[in-house]
Amino acid sequence: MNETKQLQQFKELLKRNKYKNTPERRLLFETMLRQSSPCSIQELIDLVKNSMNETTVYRNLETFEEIGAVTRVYSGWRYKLELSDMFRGHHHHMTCRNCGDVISFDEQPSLLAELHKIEQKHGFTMQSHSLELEGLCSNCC
Amino acid sequence: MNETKQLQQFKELLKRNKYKNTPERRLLFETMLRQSSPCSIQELIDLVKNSMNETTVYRNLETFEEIGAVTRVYSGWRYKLELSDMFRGHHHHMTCRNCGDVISFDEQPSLLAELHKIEQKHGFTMQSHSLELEGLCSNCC
DNA sequence: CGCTAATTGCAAGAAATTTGCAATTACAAG
DNA sequence: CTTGTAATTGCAAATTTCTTGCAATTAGCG
Repeated sequence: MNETKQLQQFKELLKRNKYKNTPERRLLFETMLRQSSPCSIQELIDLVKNSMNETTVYRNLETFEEIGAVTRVYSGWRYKLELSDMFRGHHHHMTCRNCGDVISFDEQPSLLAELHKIEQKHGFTMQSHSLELEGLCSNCC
Repeated sequence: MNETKQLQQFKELLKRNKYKNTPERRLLFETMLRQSSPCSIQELIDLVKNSMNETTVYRNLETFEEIGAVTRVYSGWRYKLELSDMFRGHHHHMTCRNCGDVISFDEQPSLLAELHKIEQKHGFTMQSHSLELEGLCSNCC
């Protein structure tokens, strides 16, 4: 199945960064893989609270960020977390202000072209970018 | 001077929303007006700590957000705050991963056009958007 | 000028995040 | 397959961030 492939990739990423492949890390990763939209830290803590300590969640999320396995997504109050492009493909988000739904959409090549223009104009080397839209989804408007 | 005009606008915004024009609110606003890049709450608390209580900063920032005077900016760990488009014009940010500098740049019409395409494609009504770039600035790359 | 509701400061409380440390575990070397 | 060792975990406590209650003060309307 597909999940196994990503888990495999994750294990290699850990190894490459000299981090251990613990059950807690696998579970946290697999839990994140199952989410269809970004989660807050508290949501993640709740999702795995029977299998690991809160402190461990914090520490592992930090590690995951360090090795590039997870990305912060900013919508609403506190930031949320999701697996990085490496596991989910590059995409952006639209958050509906009415129902709170987060919809993902793919990168448009023409949008990327615009970003490169900006990059050149300012002598900036872009390593990543994030685009967040807010408004009303097709159900709510 | 220019600052006075924005302060005037701010006072009217308060009145329109039935909030009082207190010295604390004016000072917090003027302090934010002086910043060239978004500030964390802690930075703002430090900047005004001789003139007002921490709690007051929290409460007023919440009010400012409610009336649309400030916007959250997401870069780095916790979110940061800056005056909204109303006072600073619409713009985006590039954060340097090396020196931490935040550079602002204006909206490109062609970029906006791209966003409208996405909006139509997904039947979404966009009310606001934010674009954040990360990478290395011209000094650091 | 005086009234009233909004705002402030302070103290206390709750929530989120970090740290120290002893016990456990992954995994590499033999 | 054992063994050694450093990384990881859980727990308790500390710290930091944010919120709430309440009495005292103040802005702004009449």
